[in-house]
Formats: sequence, C-alpha cells, structure tokens
Amino acid sequence: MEGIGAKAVSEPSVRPGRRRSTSQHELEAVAFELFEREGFDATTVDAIAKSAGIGRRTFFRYFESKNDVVWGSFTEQLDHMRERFAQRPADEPLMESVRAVVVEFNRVDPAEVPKHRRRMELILRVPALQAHSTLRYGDWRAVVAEYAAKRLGEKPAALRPQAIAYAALGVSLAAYEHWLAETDLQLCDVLDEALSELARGFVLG
Amino acid sequence: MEGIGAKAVSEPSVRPGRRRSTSQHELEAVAFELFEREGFDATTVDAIAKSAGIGRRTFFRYFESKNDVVWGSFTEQLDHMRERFAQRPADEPLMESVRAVVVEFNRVDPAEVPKHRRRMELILRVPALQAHSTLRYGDWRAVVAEYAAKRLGEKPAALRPQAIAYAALGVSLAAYEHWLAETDLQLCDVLDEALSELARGFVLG
DNA sequence: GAGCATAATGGCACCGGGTGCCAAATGGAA
DNA sequence: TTCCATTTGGCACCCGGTGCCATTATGCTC
Repeated sequence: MEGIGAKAVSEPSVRPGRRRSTSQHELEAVAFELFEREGFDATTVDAIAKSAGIGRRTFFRYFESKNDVVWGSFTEQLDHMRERFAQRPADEPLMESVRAVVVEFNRVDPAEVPKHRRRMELILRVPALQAHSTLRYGDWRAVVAEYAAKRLGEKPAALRPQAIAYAALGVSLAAYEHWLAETDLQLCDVLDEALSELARGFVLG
Repeated sequence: MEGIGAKAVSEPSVRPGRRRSTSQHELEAVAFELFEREGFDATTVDAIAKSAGIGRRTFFRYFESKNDVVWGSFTEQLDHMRERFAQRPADEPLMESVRAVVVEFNRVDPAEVPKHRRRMELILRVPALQAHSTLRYGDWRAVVAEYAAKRLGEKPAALRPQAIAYAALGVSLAAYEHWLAETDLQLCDVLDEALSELARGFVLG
C-alpha cells in the first residue's frame, strides 16, 4: 500500500501480495456509526479500529488522520469541479461561472442528503474538524483560484484570484451553516443566494 | 489563576497568594525565539517551558495550547474593532464601513511590522496554525457579522451577515498572503484593494 | 506443490500535546 | 505565627500519530 488517497486508475485488479482487509468506505461507515453514538471527540481511533476488526496501526494506512475520515471522496471530487469550470462559456461573467459551478458541485443525490447533512454537521460544528477543514479547503480554493486566474489573465497566486477563491469559499460556508441551521432548505438554493450576493458585492435586494 | 485570557480590568493589583512567575508576554517572546530558530513544529512545549524557566504544566496555565501562543492580544483587539464599527456613520455603505474598519484594524505601528510579519507567517504558513486559525477567526467573523446584521436589520446568524463576515475574512486572508509573498508592500494598501474588490463584486477595475 | 517475490497487517515502542490531580511553595493579612 | 488564597510543577494518564519490523496472505514460477 503506497499512498493513502484513492488508488491510481491503472492499478491491475489482481496483484501478488496479501489482500487489503478493509476499505476507506467501510471504515467511514463504521466510524460514522460511532461518531453518531458517542460523538467525534469521544470516539478513539482504537475504537474505530476495533469496531472494524483491524489494528489501530492499519487504520492510519487508510486515513492520514482521524479527521480525514469524514471527508469521503472530497479530493477526487475536486477533479469534477475542475471539469465543470472548463465547460463554462468564456463570455460568461466570471462570478457567474463561479456561482454556477459551486452550486452544481454541491448538488447531491436526494437520497444522500441526510448523510451529507451529518457529514457537514461534523465538519462545520466539531472544533477539531472545523480547524482541520481549513487544510482541505485549501485544495478547493486552489481549483477556484486557478480558474479565476485563467479568466483574468493573472497568475493563480495573484491577489484577485486568491481573493475570489477565498470569498467564494467563505460565502459557501455561510450558506452551509445556514442550511444546517434551518430544516427544509435546499442547499443549492442557499448556495445560489449566497454566491449571488457575493457577485453583486452585497448591495441591492 | 482562574481563566487563561487577559485578566479582568477590575483585579486588585495586590492580592494574597503566590505571585505569578511569568506572563503571556514573556512566554510569547521566549517561544517566538525558539520558533524562529527551530521552527514551530520542532519546538516542543517542554522546550518553551524549560527555556522560560517554568514547568510544562504551568505553560498550559498561560496558554490553552501551543497554537495559541502566536496570537498575542488578538481577542482583546477585537473589542477595538467593535468600537471602530460603532463609530462608522450610519449612512455609509455597509461594505465601505467593513473595508474601512478592517483596514484600520490591521494597521500596525511601523516598528512592529517585522514582528507582525513573523507572526502572520507562522499563522498563515504552518499547517497546524493554519488549521487552528479557523477557530480564532470565528470570533473575528462574529464581530463583523454582528455589525452587518445591525446595519441590515437582520439577526447576526442570518445568511447575509454571515456571508459578509466570511467573505470579508476570506479576502483579508488573501491580502495577507499576498502581502507576505511580496516584499515592499503596505499591508493596508493590499487589504484596501482586496476589500474594495469584494465591495464591487470583483468586476470592473 | 515448494519456493519466491510482493504486499498488507498489526503489534510495539516512542513522541508530543493536553488534562486531572494534588502536594508543595509563596505571600498577604489577621 | 498562623491562616488563607493562589500559583506552581510534578506525576500519571489519555490520545493521535509515526517508525520499525516480524508475520501473514497471496499470486507466480519452477
């Protein structure tokens, strides 16, 4: 087992060597179960490992940290976001493209909404995960900044692309928090509203 | 020693009981020295405590965590920000008030700039501190959201105040990163530019 | 089927941040 | 001097995370 992320696409399905005894997916299920029952902080890695029938040491071969368990396939999904950006028409206003892509990026299968909600409750409300999230969001911002830079003819590291990426992330988080706080709201609607506000500089109605 | 933050203003200067053997300020100085020489991660709390001539256990009575050492008087400064907001004319456009206050909030005595720079380099570049910063920024956002809510006639927890606070924080961080990456830039200028961009929705320019 | 190369496992020892507990040290006041 | 309030710091402990390595499982070759 080399890296920890998703396995490369070109891995032969049959190889010599011992089979992996579990999967990120399975561990995630087991862990969420425990998080639900005991809370994130009160759930030790030992407990997750035991509950999944693996050694604690092995757990850390599937996830870099306990924090990372809740992120599912986030990193891989960022590729989808890049693709969506690539498909936006070049004559569309930049912030409009950002709005559209971010909203679509966060659209989840209705059946998955409850799970998504639990996941995001953890990420946005457990301090340890809240803190850790900053590191994950860095990749998200990089995708947005890269696109913004291309559209503006600037480098991704320049002020405006970075500011746009940071701001888009910020209002998205505000939208998520609002969605979590209320019941009966459509996440995409809230995101759309928040990103629209951003695009108009928070003025007018 | 009750809380860990700044002592309440009304503490009598002479009280019974053993004197405190050091101060947040002194520990900060000692710690920064070590962070500079060895790096943040390589500096253990043990080392800081030893270097300051106190016990490791005592360190945690002055700071909640090793991460908190780098934040100086951030929390107390938030009160100043609140005051600045209170002084803005009510007929000033909201985002203009935010821009003005945030820029002024981040104005530092020229003599303190190098120190501020080192501090922010740590916060923005060391992953552990980057992650932890989210929790500290939460208080910052609350101040902005509170003011925005008042101006908009909404609750602080509502979507728009939160989105504005998150977005203002975001573009400020972008400005900080840009300031750190370049030499010979005035922080306030960069912040002003970033927040102006935000106010106009990142169009024109 | 034996042996070999390959890969994952999981135990162990260790590190470092953080906490609860408590006896000892300090210093003002009666 | 005694008493009380307060801080100190050592100790044991918990937990996340890592380096190391012998063990185990598997496919392939002879």
